[in-house]
Amino acid sequence: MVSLKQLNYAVAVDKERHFKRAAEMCSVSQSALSSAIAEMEHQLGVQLFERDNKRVLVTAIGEQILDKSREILAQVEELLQLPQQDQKPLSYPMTLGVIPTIGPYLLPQVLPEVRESYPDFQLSIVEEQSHRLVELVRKGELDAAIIALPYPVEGLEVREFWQEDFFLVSHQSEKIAEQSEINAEELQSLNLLLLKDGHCLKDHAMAACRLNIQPVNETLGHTSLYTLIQMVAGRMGTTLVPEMALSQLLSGSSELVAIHLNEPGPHRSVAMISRPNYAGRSNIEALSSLFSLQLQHRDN
Amino acid sequence: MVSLKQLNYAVAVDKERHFKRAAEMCSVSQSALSSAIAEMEHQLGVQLFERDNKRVLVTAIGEQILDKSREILAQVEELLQLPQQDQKPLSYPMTLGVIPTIGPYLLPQVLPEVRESYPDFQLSIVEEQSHRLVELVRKGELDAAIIALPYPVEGLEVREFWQEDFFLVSHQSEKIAEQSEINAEELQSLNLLLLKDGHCLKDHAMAACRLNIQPVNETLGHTSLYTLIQMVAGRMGTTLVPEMALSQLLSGSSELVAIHLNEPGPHRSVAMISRPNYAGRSNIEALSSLFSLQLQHRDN
DNA sequence: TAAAAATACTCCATAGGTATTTTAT
DNA sequence: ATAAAATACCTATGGAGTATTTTTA
Repeated sequence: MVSLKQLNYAVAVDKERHFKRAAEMCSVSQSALSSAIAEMEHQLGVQLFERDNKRVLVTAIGEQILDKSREILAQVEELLQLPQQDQKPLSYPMTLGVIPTIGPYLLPQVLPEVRESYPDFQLSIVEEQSHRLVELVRKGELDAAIIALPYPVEGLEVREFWQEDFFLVSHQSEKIAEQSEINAEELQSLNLLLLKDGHCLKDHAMAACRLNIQPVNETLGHTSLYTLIQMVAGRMGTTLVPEMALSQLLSGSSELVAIHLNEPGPHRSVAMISRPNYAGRSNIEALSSLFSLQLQHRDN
Repeated sequence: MVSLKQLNYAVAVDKERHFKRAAEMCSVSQSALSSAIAEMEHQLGVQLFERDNKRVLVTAIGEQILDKSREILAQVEELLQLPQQDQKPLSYPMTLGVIPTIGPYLLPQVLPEVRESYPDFQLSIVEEQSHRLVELVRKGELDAAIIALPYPVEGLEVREFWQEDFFLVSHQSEKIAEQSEINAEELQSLNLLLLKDGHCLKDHAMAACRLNIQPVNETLGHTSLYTLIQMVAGRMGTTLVPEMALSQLLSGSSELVAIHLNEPGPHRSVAMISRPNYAGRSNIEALSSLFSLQLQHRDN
């Protein structure tokens, strides 16, 4: 098999039309270059150069082979450049998973900043529930995912970048709406609407209020936090909403109030998960710290 | 510097997603492949594969590098193919010189056959006088040239492929026109028109008839054999014409006759010259033997 | 004779092999 | 416990150097 070194040597000879000078250009001895060219000619079965003690000419087939060689060497140069470009963070596409109770609230707050800081960064978002995201990250179909903890993620690397509490959202006409805080016990008397099983938000909410009652909307099909809020606005009950979703969910209806759940927290934390030997660790760090900063400063 | 072997190995790992199988595909041990990949990753400064004991995943940057690698390897394959195509004769372009007293008479007789036998062969023709052709061949600007011998061509490879005699061409009204042969001495009395100095045909003609008189048209500028024939047709004298040019030059005017010069010959021979270490020797042989055959069979 | 490439010979770096260890499931 | 990759260690090939010879203008 022909080698890149040989191609390099041949191109140098073509450029210099002189073995000795070509050898100097390649920082090798004349003998090394000479035998390398000879070996290459032997391997290819054709003569590349016509040479005597005065001149070096290129054969017709040699011309073709040298053209191809230059092309190849240029491509190798390009290949060697690829890692350089990779050094700057977020320089190549990533696919990021996110759960439905985080995505719609976190991403609008952070993606504009990502876009501004790294205009060329291509980020694909996949929205799935936690168990599916964990599976996809494990399989390597996702580079990383954002889920809410606690959640079983054995064997994956976890970067928490946000903690938050839950707030009870109720209609202002409810009696409870006058309180500024609420304790877990008081929830018992309320008509609490939560998401279906499978959504970790339900588990976290129930854990936060040390609850094991069945919430009332269990028979509903696929539901979103937004739908629940619409139901609350329609006075069909109350619901628990994580802090990051509050402002967005309440911005529409001024009749709703949010009451802090007065239980020791944080009630859930938000984390980026990835495979432990994922190569783009620096990207994950860049992204999660950027997310963290944006969340902290979003009130500004 | 990264090597083609490394690229090969990396592409194999990408294909198999398994180091052991990739190693088998490359006919090396798992250890060899493993350390080659590790070395490559180290040289490039990036991780290509994310691997544990169960799976091999490709990193984002690895994907880019592998794409480029495949491209490079494909080009190397193309490079290796080039010499194969070169094996068939006359497969790449040649530049051939030819003197003016051969070109217009030889080439129309042989080029159609060349074109038919090797439709893809690209041949450039340069028409110059012998001394210039020899210089161009020596410099490597011509692959070969066709000249008439004898001529000083020290250091060049010579392939004679045709010998011929001279014929005196005269108007049928001349007394000499009744002879079927003519001796050198008889030329003394004729008004002999020859080409200017520089054309070897003049030297060969004069040598053939052991002549050292100055022919009459010495003051004419750039002249061709065709012009001389026109002058002969105009009864301005006679001239000597090599055999290969006869039929073509006489075809126009039926008033001209050709008389064989009855001197020991051959009076000139036609040869292909090239540099001794010219790589396309087989092409020269193919061309000159084809020319030779065509000339011998042209009467058929 | 001089200039350049080819060759002879030696040495060392490294690619590759075998056997073993580490690692993660 | 198993399967896979990494590693340790050894060997041999071939790439590169120095010095010399060959070639040809």
